[in-house]
Amino acid sequence: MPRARRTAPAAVPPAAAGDDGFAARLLAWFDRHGRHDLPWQHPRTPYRVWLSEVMLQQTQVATVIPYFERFVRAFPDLPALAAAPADAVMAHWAGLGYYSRARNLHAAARLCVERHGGELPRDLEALTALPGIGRSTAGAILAQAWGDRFPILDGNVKRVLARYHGVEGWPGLPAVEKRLWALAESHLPHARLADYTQAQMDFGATLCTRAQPACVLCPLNDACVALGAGRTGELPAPRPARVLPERSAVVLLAEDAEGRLLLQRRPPTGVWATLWSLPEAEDEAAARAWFRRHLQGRWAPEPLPELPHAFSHYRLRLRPLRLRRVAPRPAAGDNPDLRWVARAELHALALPAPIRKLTGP
DNA sequence: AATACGGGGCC
DNA sequence: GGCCCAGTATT
Repeated sequence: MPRARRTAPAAVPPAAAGDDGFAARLLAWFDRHGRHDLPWQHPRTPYRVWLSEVMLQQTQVATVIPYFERFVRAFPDLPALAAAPADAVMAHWAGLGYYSRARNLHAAARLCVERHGGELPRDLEALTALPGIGRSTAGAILAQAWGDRFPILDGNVKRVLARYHGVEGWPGLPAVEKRLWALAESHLPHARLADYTQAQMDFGATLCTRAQPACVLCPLNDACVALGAGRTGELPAPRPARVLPERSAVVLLAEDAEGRLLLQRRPPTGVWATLWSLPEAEDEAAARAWFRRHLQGRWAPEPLPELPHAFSHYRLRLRPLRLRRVAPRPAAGDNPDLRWVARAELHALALPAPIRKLTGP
């Protein structure tokens, strides 16, 4: 990758009507300072671009990279993913969060085998018709994988455009988002769409950051409305504050005589849907009732330290109770949502992150 | 239009 | 401890 130069970016003449050189400056910046060695760039296949885009939804690059590497090792291409069991897919997503992404990814892979010959369609409508692919992800796939001329509008682009154009209002508001989409379209270059798309994301993630943007080094600093007004700290407008509800739950760490752990599959909707977790109850009384219905042995719960966990939309206090030397009731033995798992097998299962902390690796 | 949906990074 | 992040689906 070329070394950073000390000179100011050369003035770029407008490339087309309505264009102030935004894209050209961003591309020039990208050539020197962008990221060119991300795992999904080598090789940059549609499948790998798609997978990376979905993993990167609401998730930062550094978090995604190890998950991406493991995932493509297990499922190297789209047909392999489509053919995989759902539990295996979920196990490779466990810990990354927003698990509907993984379920949608899997379903979309199977739909591609049905509808599109086992490949991702090169078509905006067909892409957004697949579960888990919205307008921005579809645009990113088309631009990154094929160089097609479509805009994206992720958190980075929203922040950059809100500052550059001085767009007021929280970007989550539909009216503001509509304006930002129009601006994103207006800046679209006519060539190098894959690089341009990557450039916007690298620019937002490394230079035009949320806190402390590096405006001194910015190739757009002479035309940025927010910088000119000294308002980079105020744009984009923050999401309206909200009070997070608090909930608590009792989870059972039930072991049988061999030290195997009892897991329960989560229901198909709600948080951690379809993941394996610990038996959960609202409080200790409900936990005891659950114990008497499903297990036999002594009800002698040992409280373990509480585990606080924060979601985007509420706070959860997990109160673990440990039970030793319990056994299933004979009638409960055929429940497919319950299984006894040796500690050594836990790593292969899709467990929510806080439950993983509780049970160990 | 508002809410559900994870987990981690950063100040 | 609060805010945000390479958003989408559902209601």
